[in-house]
Amino acid sequence: MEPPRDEAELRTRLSALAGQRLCDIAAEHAVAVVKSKGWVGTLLEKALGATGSSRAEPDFPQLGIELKTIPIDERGRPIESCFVASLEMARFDLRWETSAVRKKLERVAWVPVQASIPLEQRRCGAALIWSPSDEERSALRGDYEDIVDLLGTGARVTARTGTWLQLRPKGRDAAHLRWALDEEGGLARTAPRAFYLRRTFTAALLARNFAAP
DNA sequence: CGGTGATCATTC
DNA sequence: GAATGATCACCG
Repeated sequence: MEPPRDEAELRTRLSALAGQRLCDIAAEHAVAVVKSKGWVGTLLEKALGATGSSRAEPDFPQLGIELKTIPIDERGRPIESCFVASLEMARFDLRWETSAVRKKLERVAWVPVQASIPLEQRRCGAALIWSPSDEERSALRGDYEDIVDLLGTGARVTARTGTWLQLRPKGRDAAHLRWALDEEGGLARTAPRAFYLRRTFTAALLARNFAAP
């Protein structure tokens, strides 16, 4: 599948997926149905023509749009938080303006997908192509800067920091250490971590845009 | 092998 | 139950 040429084409493709069962989407694209982490996201990337998944840039680079699936329960509420971007600890410059978090959240195609039922029965929901409001932008920026500032002091940052954005482990395992800059600009070994959106954020997002009757 | 796709398991 | 901290498969 070629990447969509513009946002309208992406919307058309998203509409076509809405209501479809994952197993039918998989069959159309010759993808085996396997229960494994990341399978849903990778399937929808393929079905929508997103660029290969292992790059630190939006899934649709020409459109500047990031694709995010949201696993939802029977009441339509997210059951998990949402990975946004890895923390680039090997950089001196962790300003919000140039951050991957900001770039990825500037425009997102959110696709709710059923999650609390057997994999074969799960259906894809109606997508929402979204950009943060001014309030959301400044709140996300605040969280990001709080976290980065704490890191700059050399403090231990847990997932408790941040209203909507949080920092959590992300990697092969806790023993998988990488080089990073410490608070004095020296090199230090650290486990990789990443920014996630809390469920409260995506829950409010879905509630606002898919108001329950 | 590292980053992205996430979900799993333990703790609170 | 919900959140935190940990982990897994896939892709290039």
